[in-house]
Amino acid sequence: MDQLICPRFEKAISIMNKRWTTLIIYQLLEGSQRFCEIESSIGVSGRVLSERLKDLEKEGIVIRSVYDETPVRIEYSLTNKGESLKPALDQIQKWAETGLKQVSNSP
Amino acid sequence: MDQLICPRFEKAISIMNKRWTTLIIYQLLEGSQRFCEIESSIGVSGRVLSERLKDLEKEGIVIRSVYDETPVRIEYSLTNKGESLKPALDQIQKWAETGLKQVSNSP
DNA sequence: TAATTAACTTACTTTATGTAAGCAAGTATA
DNA sequence: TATACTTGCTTACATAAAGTAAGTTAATTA
Repeated sequence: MDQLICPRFEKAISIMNKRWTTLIIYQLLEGSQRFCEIESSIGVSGRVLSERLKDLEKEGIVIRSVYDETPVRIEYSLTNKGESLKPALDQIQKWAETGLKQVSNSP
Repeated sequence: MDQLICPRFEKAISIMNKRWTTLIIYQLLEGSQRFCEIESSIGVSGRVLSERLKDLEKEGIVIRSVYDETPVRIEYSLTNKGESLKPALDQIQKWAETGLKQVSNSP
């Protein structure tokens, strides 16, 4: 009697629901960033950030670009698929600014 | 050099990002449900469901209603604050149906 | 009377995350 | 030239969160 929920929604949630994922994408919506920039801006540990970026690359949401300068520069940015999450994150932001404030415990 | 991210967004994410929370809310958007209904529809363990429902009550997102019948019936439903998350979840659903399919690794 | 259900809780195991140190390659500083 | 520092990681270990399974209470059905 399991799995009555929409499997695509579940898949979307399984991606977004991993700790830090949404904040990483939110940061990258501002433009491409380097590893240490993401790390310090959202406060995620390097260990987990490294893991998440790999996951997001596999999902086709993030791309890792290596610029062959000296020293080498590595930047992470969103693919189209990644950018297409913007409306969803915008709505969460909207809720953060309005709905979140509500105190009403009325049904 | 931490915390450059919008604190309200972070708060919203800290609620939604906990495992199962979004799926619980998604289920309750369909109407009020009993403990075991939520449990079996999304596949969360009772231990964690119990924990999450308490958290969501504290956040003013969910209400627990006790109907004094025999046997007693307990139902969980969304408050206005909880319902106000619908647009955000709708956008995630939209992404699940369109953006998620994209395979393009183009920037 | 025995078995079953709802709504949990408790004890224990497994998985995820955090912390801190280490590493390679290059840069800047004394 | 030696020392320290930076970036982008990885590794090893500690702690927190989630899963699993059994137990509890009160009432119900077979």
